[in-house]
Order: sequence, then structure tokens, then C-alpha cells
Amino acid sequence: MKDKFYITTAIDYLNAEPHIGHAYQKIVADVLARWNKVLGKEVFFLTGSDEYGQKVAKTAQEKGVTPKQLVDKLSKKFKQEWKSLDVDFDRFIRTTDIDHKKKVKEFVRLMEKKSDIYKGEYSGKYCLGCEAYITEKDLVKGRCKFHPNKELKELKEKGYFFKLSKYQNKLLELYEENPNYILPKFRRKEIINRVKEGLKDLNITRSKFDWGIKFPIDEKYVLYVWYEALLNYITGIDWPNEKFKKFWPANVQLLGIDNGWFHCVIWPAMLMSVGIKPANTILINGFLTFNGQKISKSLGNAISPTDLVKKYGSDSIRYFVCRNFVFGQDGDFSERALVQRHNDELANKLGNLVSRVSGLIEKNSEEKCENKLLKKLNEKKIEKLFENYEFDKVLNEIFSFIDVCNEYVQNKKPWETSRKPEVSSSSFLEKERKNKKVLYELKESILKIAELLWPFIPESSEKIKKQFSAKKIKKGEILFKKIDI
RNA sequence: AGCGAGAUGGAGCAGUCUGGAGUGCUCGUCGGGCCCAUAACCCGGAGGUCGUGUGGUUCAAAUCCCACUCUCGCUACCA
Repeated sequence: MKDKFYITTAIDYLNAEPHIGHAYQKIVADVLARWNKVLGKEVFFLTGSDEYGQKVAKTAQEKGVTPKQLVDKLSKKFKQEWKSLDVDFDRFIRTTDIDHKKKVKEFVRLMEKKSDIYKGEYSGKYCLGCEAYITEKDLVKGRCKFHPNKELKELKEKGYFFKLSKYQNKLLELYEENPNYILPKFRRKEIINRVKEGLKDLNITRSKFDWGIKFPIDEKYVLYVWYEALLNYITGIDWPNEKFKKFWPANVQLLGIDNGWFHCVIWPAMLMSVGIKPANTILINGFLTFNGQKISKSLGNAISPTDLVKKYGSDSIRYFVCRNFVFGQDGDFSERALVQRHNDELANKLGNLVSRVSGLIEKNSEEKCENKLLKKLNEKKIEKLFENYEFDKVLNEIFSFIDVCNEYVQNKKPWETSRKPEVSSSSFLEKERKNKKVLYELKESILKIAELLWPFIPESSEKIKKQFSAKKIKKGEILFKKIDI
């Protein structure tokens, strides 16, 4: 039986337009999904949108539409964005999907049976401006930082709680026994330290608005969005049925650090409560700035990924975000840097290699032989780097080999026998044969490069594969046109 | 305030876990080669006391320990 690989991304909250930060994560997930396909695994890739909650309701109200109208429009948009970047997911789950809602309710009942839900009271500082409870970090001089003119009210509210505190030690054991449960390592440390500071029970119901999934035990309430949204990772593969049994636990759950607490603490605790194993790895990506600025609605610099695709092409964007950033750390999506990498690496190195070799083969043809050139490629190293999510180094390794190939052309000078003399001497024939062998080595190497690059730049890789596996190899169109700065 | 990350030639980064000549990559810059190719490709050079301490450990520190400075991230019931 084939090995399976199940990968999920954070599902995006639909109160704003998609931007490159969202896209980065989806691209990385797609790269991992494709790489595992290359390895021969059966892959399931889940992404989607998080659609309930107060903020969506509020945004909809401001825009004069119903929450449903808002999320229908936005979820469609997010989905299209990912398609334009060749993100090839298997399901796009929406938390308003009927099967999700149904299964969430089943999950709540199961948790209740395990006696992990109780009725209690939540108290906190409520800001009338935000229409929400305010946390410590948003307090400035005892006032809400967004609404410093409004009073904060100490409010108490009845609700249903999940016994999160009960799982503190079990969670710490989980982290301890599985050093790769949270990656990168510095994020793991962060979470462990915070869990050690102590866990409070979690209020999983809301009563001040109704845009949510009804709490099945007491329908006066709707479920807290996070509680319900996290469950998408199992409802999306038809928990508790066949597909779930096949794909769970997820191999990789990818998310941004803003969601880290929920995914690394609350989510595994929820699963422990009902007796489901947590995922193998929670993988946390860094945040991107755009041309040196924070991406935010108020700055108005949230350029849509599709617009970037129109400007630079999907492959170049995918290549850039994987090559330019150390995975896990924050990075700057600088258009200047993107253009530079596109021109220097994709066009001048890869594109030019493909161009010169295909042209040479068209003129000189090739002859099969032992491939000494390809032996210089360290595939084991690449696999290892992939396992560690070091995408920048994977690409570095592949491009070093591209350099080796360009150097090989340079040193072997296979163009020297392109023009035949009137009378072919035996030394010429011998040389010609040597050159044909050189070209064969190069052809095979380029095919290998295309295979390795496919997870990153699927469109161009497929073009290269097609071009170089044809019976008569011809010099094709330019693969990456240079972009003027 | 707590926890965490970072400071490396002109720019941007690896390298630090596991100490071994400042090693490497991309860009820029200077010089040479090649003419198959997208004015692309290849080779060589210049340029850094690795944030500060004239701190500690060591035969040896960018790397380990200590102190300090600056920058950034996270700190759950809006998401």
C-alpha cells in the first residue's frame, strides 16, 4: 500500500481580502504536497475558509450585506487566488459547509459525554467600541487602545466551558515526547513556556451575536469560532469514517504564528478529549512584509496575489517565496528582489541552460551513454533538506547543479562540431560523437532538474519535461522572459 | 513586564545547535575568457577586527558562557 501524506493549511478568516501573506502559506503547502507526490505518496491537501464569528458579522453589516453574502463572495475570491498560483488542493472546506456543521455538533456531544464541557461564567473587560472583550495586550492605560474615549465595562456572562486546564500536563508530555510536534524549534519553546505558565478553561460559546454554529446542548448559544473552525481538519476528511481513518493524523498542519496558540494548545487538547491522536507536526511559517511594509488593511497595501501573478507569473512568485526566505522566519516580499531572482536565476541560469542545450541538440542530436554529469547531483541531500522544510536550501542545491551544467557546456564546447567540414576526418567524427554524448548527459540532467523543480515551478517544469522528452528535441520558446526593473 | 528571535564585506542572507585559518550564496564592483545560448555562460580579484565589552572558558570562539546596546515577534476567550 502507498504511504499517505495529509497536509492542511490555516483556513483564512473572511473579513478581509486575500494578500501575499496568505498566499505564501498556501504555496508552501502546495510545494510539500507536490513533493510528496513525487515521492510516490497518496496525498490529500486541505485548505479553506473560516466564515463564522463576530467580526464577519460586523464587516457584513458595515458593507450592508448579509454575512452569508459576504462569505460567499470572499470564499470564491480566496479560492480563485490559490488557483491562479497553481495551488492544487483536494478540498476547499468552508466552515459554513453542511457536513462541517453537522460533524461539529457531533464532536461537541462526544466531548460532553467525556465530561469535558461544563456551564460556567466568564468575566472580562468589555469594550463597547469593539463590541468585544479586550485582552491585556490591547489595554493602554487601562483603556482599549482602539477606543480610548470609551469606558471599559467589567462584564459577566454565562457560557459553556471546555476543561482545557485539565490537559496541561498531557500537552507538555505531548511536546516532550514528540520534539517535532511543533516546528520550528524556537516556536516550540515559546509554546512550552507559555503552557507551563498555566492554562485556563476555554469559553466555547457566545451569546452576543448569532452568526455561528448553534451550540447543540443549549441553542441559545453559538459556538466560539475557533473551537468550531479547528475541527475543519477532521470534518474536511469525513471524520469518523473511511477517509478520516486513512488520512488522519495529518502529517503536516501549516499555519502562521498568529494561530499558533490555538493549533498547538487548544486543538490537540480537543482531540485528546475525545481520544483522537494529534497531528504529527504543527509547522509554523513566518510572516511577510510587502516591500518593507507591514501588510494591513489600513495601509491599503494588500495587493492581491492574482495581480502579482499577472505581473510576474505564478512560477516566479512561487520560486521567489521558497528561495528567498528561510522557512519559519519572517521575510520581506520585495518586488525588486523578486525581479532580481527571476532574471538572474530563472532566466539567466535555468532558462538559458534549457535554451542553449535544446538548441545544440537540435543541431547536433545526441547519443546515449553513461551519465557522469548527473552523478554530481546530490539527491539524498535534497530529500534531507525537504524533510527539514529548508526550501531555500533545496533550491540552492538544485541551482548549484544548474551551475554545474552550465559550466559543463562551457568546458566541453559541444558547439564546436555543429558545422561539418566538407570532408569529415576521423578525428572530427570522433569529436562529434563525444559531443553528442555530452548533449545526452545534459538532456538527462535537465529532465531531472525539471522533476525536482516541479513542486516549486510546476508550469515551467512541465514545459521542460515535454520539450526534452520529445523524439526530436527543438529549441522552444523562451521559458522566462526577463523583467525590466 | 514575561517569553522568544535577530545584529556577519556596499546591500540581502547562510554558517552558530555539534568550536578548528572569516568559510559560503545572491546582488553590486573590477579584470579576464567564451561565442552554443535569453547582452546570456565560465574563470579570477578587491572589499568584513562576524552588534558592544578590550569580559570569561579553551591550544583554538562568528560559533560555548556572562553582561550590555539596538531591532523584531508572541503574550488565549475579535480572529
